[in-house]
Amino acid sequence: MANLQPGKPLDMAAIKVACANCNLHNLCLPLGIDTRDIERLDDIINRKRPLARGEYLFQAGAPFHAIYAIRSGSVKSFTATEDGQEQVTGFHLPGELVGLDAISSDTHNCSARALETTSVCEIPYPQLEELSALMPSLQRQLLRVMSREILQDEHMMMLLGRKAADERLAAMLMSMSNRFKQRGFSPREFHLSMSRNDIGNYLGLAVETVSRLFTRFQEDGLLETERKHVRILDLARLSVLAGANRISPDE
Amino acid sequence: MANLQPGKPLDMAAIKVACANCNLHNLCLPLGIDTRDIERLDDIINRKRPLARGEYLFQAGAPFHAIYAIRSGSVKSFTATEDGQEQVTGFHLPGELVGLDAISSDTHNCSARALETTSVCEIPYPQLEELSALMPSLQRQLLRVMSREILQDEHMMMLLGRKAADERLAAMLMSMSNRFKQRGFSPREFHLSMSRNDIGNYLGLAVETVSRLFTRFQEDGLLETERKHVRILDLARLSVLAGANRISPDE
DNA sequence: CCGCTTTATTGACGCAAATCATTGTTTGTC
DNA sequence: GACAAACAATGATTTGCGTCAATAAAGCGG
Repeated sequence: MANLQPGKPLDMAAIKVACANCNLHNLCLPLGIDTRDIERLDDIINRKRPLARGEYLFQAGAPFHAIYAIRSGSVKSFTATEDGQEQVTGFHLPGELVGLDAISSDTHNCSARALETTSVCEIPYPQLEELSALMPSLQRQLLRVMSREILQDEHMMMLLGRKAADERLAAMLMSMSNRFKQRGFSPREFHLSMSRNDIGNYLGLAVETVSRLFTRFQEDGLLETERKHVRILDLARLSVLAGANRISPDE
Repeated sequence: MANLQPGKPLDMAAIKVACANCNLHNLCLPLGIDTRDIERLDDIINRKRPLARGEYLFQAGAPFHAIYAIRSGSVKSFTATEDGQEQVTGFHLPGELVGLDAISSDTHNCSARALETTSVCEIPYPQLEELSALMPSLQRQLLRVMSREILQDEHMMMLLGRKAADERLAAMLMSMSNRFKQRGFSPREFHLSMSRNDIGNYLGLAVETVSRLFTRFQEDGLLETERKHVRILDLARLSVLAGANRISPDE
């Protein structure tokens, strides 16, 4: 974000974009960093103009120079398979970081596109690395965020490897629900910014299967959908389905 | 590894276990770190007695206090699903780090077991974090290794989400082949230390499917197997299958 | 060396989900 | 406001892979 000058407390634009004033800062990189140090982090962050739906945050193959934190809106990241099809690797909500997989290769391996009007904070990586060496709390948080990403990916591997279609969709919906809740929104009613196609792609399912599952969930009284708007009626049951064992089909 | 005392150059045990003398050090954490600093890294590393096949390196739920580098042998890591079944999340060869997913939660989320007689280097995490703050090159490499892990997991997600059974096994074999090659072994002939069960579990396939695929690959002249010993006959074709497009089934 | 357990291979069968096909609905553009 | 393009829903059909079952081979402890 733009530099926050302590001498200009009335500059709304500057205030709004400072990490210290961002209501996401305990979900994001500044977590666990004290106020003085957050300002130093602020200083290296660039605020970009909002992206329109469909715009690229970065594209696969581009040289890597920054990671991005979502401030508002949402983003999908995806790689291309060898045969040119895309594979969605994640959906990112405000407070989440995108581009961490590019650190090792100095090149973006996946692309990221805005799913709706989205604003992001650009964090130049060389400077982040440098600052991390000076601020143990930042280094610590950066490593934690990356570790969490690994954990989530492992969770996803389990989902794709072992779970049935309905369990996958339920898990995805529960994940969204929990993340919206974390961000102060309703866990029972929200807007899915991605298409059914993206959902299917992400979950390793055909679009048709996703569509059918939404209608089945609705028939079963689990939820109601109106296009991309979802209202969960039975959060408990959905949660069970998401982490369900398939032990007793005898009832 | 045990502290290497400069005054005792004839202490073979001490020499052998020092990072500086380890032939894996350009695959492992010391990559890109100069000789002087490697010694400081050495100082915090503990060398453990070799683990027998089946022994746990750590178990899920245990408090996290160290990450591990494989020195020799191999390890599988796995989580338990809600219904108590296990899901293999990775196989680890010498030079690779295990336990990175525990950093964010202070608790091991997955277990790691030796697939054969295995020796590892234990790297206490608090000290590693501390040292990283002092050594930019170490911090840099640690972040790179974690980023690479994220990248690999994304690759795995694509495998599980989009690829057919034969492509998955081919990709897994190619991965092993490449990793053996990196370590100075033959890329065409190697020993798979894990069971068919583990392979199937890892790839999201039934054991029977893995078995059938091995026989099919053999019939197709791609490879020869004798139990766990694999000899790849047509590396090129296997590689194509691993990253294959499914465009032209018309031949 | 012999039974016992674990692991691997192979076959028959069924089902969950992919694919194909059609229609309806929404969104964006000129 | 009309048209095209993208998206969503639903039915019909096919198929890849999981499940079940049986046998064989290998590893292991006494």
